Amino acid sequence: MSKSQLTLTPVETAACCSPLMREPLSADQAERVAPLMKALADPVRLRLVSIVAASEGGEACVCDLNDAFDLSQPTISHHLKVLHDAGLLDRSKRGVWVYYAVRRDVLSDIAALVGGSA
Amino acid sequence: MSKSQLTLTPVETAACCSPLMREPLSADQAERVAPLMKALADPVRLRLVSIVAASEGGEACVCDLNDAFDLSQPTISHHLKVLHDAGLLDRSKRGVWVYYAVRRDVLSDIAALVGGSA
DNA sequence: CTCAGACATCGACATCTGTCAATATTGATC
DNA sequence: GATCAATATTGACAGATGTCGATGTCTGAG
Repeated sequence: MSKSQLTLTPVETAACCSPLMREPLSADQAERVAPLMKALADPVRLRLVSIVAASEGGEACVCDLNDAFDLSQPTISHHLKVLHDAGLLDRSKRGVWVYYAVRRDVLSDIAALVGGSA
Repeated sequence: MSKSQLTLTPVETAACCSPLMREPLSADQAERVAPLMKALADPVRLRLVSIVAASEGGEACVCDLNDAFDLSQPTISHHLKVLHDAGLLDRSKRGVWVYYAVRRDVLSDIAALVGGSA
């Protein structure tokens, strides 16, 4: 069902071309971009991204993120995994703590695709 | 930039403020923005939006949209309803045909929120 | 080595979502 | 009015998703 060896990551795809307004997305393009949008299409994950992005140094410890929500630790961990798997968050372990950082280039790519240059 | 009272629609919320990078979204803000992202977070709907946006006059007839996919007519109708309910597509009936048009301002707002000014 | 804390993974569950076939609704035409 | 074509709505169903409690894994401290 999938193409042979398309080396384009979702990021690159989103980065490359059509601002969604100019020319129709191909089915393949849509299939690659949708997961990125899906990862963002949740209130908790939106807040997670914004908290991380707005944090000092552009990164935040999981311990802090847990405290910001009224949700269980596994649930937060799950959302962070979704964002990380989608390529929206970078993950780095320092000692016992894990820090997540927003990949601003990916967010910019999404924005460019959705909003065009409008 | 100025804010009115309290009855913020998702659109207005997305339009108004924090580019997601500067300051954390409130729970309320996130709850209002997420549905917009959710509506876009599907390959079929992404393609629908792009097809409509790229069409002559910025609008497209449902009959054309049906032909562009290998999906049943009710399924396309359902996706169009999701996009319309989210406020991403305008709907106008002319005779027997129904035309959908992209609300570019809404897309721009989403883009501004996600991508900030980066 | 053992222990405690930070985070991830697992298993289960209720809810949401995408899809279709069948049917209803609406408008133009005969 | 009867009929046909274009869309929408309904009902059903499989699969995805968000959440939790329980448990596993790693790492630093003692």
